[in-house]
Amino acid sequence: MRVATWNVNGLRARLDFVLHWLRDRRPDVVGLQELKLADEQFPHEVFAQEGYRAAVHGQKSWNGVAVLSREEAAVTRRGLPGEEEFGARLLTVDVGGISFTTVYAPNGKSIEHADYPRKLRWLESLRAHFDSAHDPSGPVVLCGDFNVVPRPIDGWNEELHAGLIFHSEDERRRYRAVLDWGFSDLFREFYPDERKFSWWDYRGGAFHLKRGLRIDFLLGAQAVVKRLKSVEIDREYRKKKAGLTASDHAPVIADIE
DNA sequence: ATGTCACCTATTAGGTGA
Repeated sequence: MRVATWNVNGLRARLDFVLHWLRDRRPDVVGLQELKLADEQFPHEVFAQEGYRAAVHGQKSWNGVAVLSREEAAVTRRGLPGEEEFGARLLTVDVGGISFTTVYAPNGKSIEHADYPRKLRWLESLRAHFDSAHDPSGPVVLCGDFNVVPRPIDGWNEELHAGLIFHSEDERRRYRAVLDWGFSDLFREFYPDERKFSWWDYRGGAFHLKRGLRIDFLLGAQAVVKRLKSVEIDREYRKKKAGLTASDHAPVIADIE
């Protein structure tokens, strides 16, 4: 089973690009973030023509998450309990024998902004939700855009950014608490020390200058890690394709037995 | 060069969020 996560930065603007990627990479289950559309605007019929069903938790203009799957998926949760007013940011389905959750964590904007303590609380709520709703001994995947740089190696310039948004110890501690529920970062299972990124700012030629961050993760419980065959950050799809504009995030893909 | 992009409302231009 091929699973993936991708912040598409607007599904209406990215639809043709996403279809190009689906035909090329042929994933079985995909968590999408930043749909930036309401549920009724989701193009179900376009994905159906490609062989994918979609479970959607959207909202007008901003945020929004979905799960595409070849097999039928049963939605078990829409929205992070207690945090629904912070936007449509969590969706869980049962599909192909696994519990698959995709999230779009709050950005936080800056450590001085009012969104920052709300971001910290959102991450605490995410851990608490897994404590109450999921079993760490089961086949569980949690993926998405976490908007946290876990360690200095996951960013292009820790000296410049240490203590700032995405790089603060308070964010890192709460992200680690999510991992400590029973998850492994699947990318790090294969590449413990590599400096690879999943997001590059659109501005200033950041992609070309290799100035990125690794903030998009596929996390798996041990039952998933045991079946893991490969993991890659699909940076080819951070580049323009066939004249289409890319998201500022690359997909992350894993193959599971 | 905060040099881009996507969304909105809406006086095809400016504001917001990332």
